[in-house]
Amino acid sequence: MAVIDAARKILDLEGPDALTMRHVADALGIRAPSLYKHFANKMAIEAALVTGAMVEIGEATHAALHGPGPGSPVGPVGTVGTVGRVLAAYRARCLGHAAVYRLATQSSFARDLLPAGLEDWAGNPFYVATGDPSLAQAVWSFAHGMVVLELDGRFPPGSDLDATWRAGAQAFERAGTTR
Amino acid sequence: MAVIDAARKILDLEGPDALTMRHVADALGIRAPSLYKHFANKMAIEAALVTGAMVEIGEATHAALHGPGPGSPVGPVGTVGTVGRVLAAYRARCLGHAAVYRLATQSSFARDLLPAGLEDWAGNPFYVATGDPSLAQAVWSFAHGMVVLELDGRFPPGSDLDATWRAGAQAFERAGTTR
DNA sequence: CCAGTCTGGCTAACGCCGTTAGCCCCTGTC
DNA sequence: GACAGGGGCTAACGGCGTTAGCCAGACTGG
Repeated sequence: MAVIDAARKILDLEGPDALTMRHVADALGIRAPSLYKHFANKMAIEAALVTGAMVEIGEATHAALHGPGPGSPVGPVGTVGTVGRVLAAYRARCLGHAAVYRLATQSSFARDLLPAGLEDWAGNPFYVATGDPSLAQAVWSFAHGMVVLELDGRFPPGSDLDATWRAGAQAFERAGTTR
Repeated sequence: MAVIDAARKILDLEGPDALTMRHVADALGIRAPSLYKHFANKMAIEAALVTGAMVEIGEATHAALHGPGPGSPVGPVGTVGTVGRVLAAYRARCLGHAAVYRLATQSSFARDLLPAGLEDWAGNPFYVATGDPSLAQAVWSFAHGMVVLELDGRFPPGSDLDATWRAGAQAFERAGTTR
C-alpha cells in the first residue's frame, strides 16, 4: 500500500513529529482529506505501520527458536542458548524498526486496532524459550526495556550495551536451568 | 508551585491528552498565554513534573538500599536481597506516579530540561545493588520494561505480575552472586 | 450504448493545539 | 509620587486531525 510506504518513509527519515496526515498526503501528491478514503483515521495508519513491524519482529524471534539465524551474533561456542538467540533477534529487528517501535510504545497508540492475536503470537517465542510464564514475561520486559532505553539514548555514553544484553541473557538463561 | 500542582492533577485525573496549556490555565482561573510568564513552554512544565517524580522514585530506591522500607513487600525470610528491595521500591513509586512516568517515557519528552545529574543519581541504586555496570543496566531495563508494560496493560489478563517481578529479581540476584 | 454507481480525488471549514505580540493594571520601591 | 516590573489580558498565527459536501472519471448492468 502506497500510503503505508510513504508513512513509513516519513517516519524513518523525518521522525514522529513529521508523520502528519498533510505530510503523508503531500508525499503521495494528494491532499490530506483524500487519505480518509483509504484509512479511517491517523491511528489506522499507525496501526498498519506497527502491524508490519510486529510481524517482522515476530518472524525473526520465531526463527531464532530453531537455531542461529542471520540476526544472531557469533559468540564463543556454547555460550548463547535459546534465550540469548531470541533476545539477539528481538534486538536486531526492533532497532531495525526503531521509529515504528517507538510509535508502538507511545501511550496514545491504539493497540486494539492491531490484528487479534498478533501480540500474543509475537510474544510466544519468549514463552517457548523459557518454558515458564513468569520468566517469559520477565525476559520480555528486559528486552523491551533495553530496546526502549537504547532507542531513546538513555544509557550513559560509552556504555557497553552488548555486554548488558549478554548479562541479561545469562541471568535469565541460568534462572531457567536452575529453576 | 500552583501551576505544577494543577498540571499534575490534570494529568493524573484526566490523562495525558488533557494536559494542555489552555486546560492547565483554566484550572488556575487564568488564560493560557499567562502561563508563559511562569514557564518558557509546555515542555518546561512537563520537565518540572518529571523532575518531581524522579526525585521521589530516587529517594525510595536509595532508601531501599539500606534495608526494608515501607515500599517493600514482606516475603519469606531471606528471599529478598538488595536487588529485590530496590526493584520493589522502584515498582511501587513508579506505579504511584503512573501518568508522569508515562510522560517521561514519551519520545517527545525533553530530557535535557531535567536537572543535570538527576538521572544518574536516580539510577545509582541499581549500580550499588548489583555491583556491576552491565548487570545494573540489565536490572534497570527489566524494571523499566516491567513498569511500562504494566502501565500500558500489555500483559495478558490474569498475569501474576508479582511472580514476574520475583522471577526477574531472583534471576538477577543469582547472577550477581554467581558471577 | 447508455445509465447508474462507486472510487478517489478536491475545497472549505471546524475546533483544537502551542505559542507570540502587544497591551495594561496593580503593586512595591526609591 | 514617579516608576519599574510582575502578571494578568485579548487577538492572532500557523499547524494539527477531521468532516461535509462536491465532482470527474471508470466500471458495470440492462
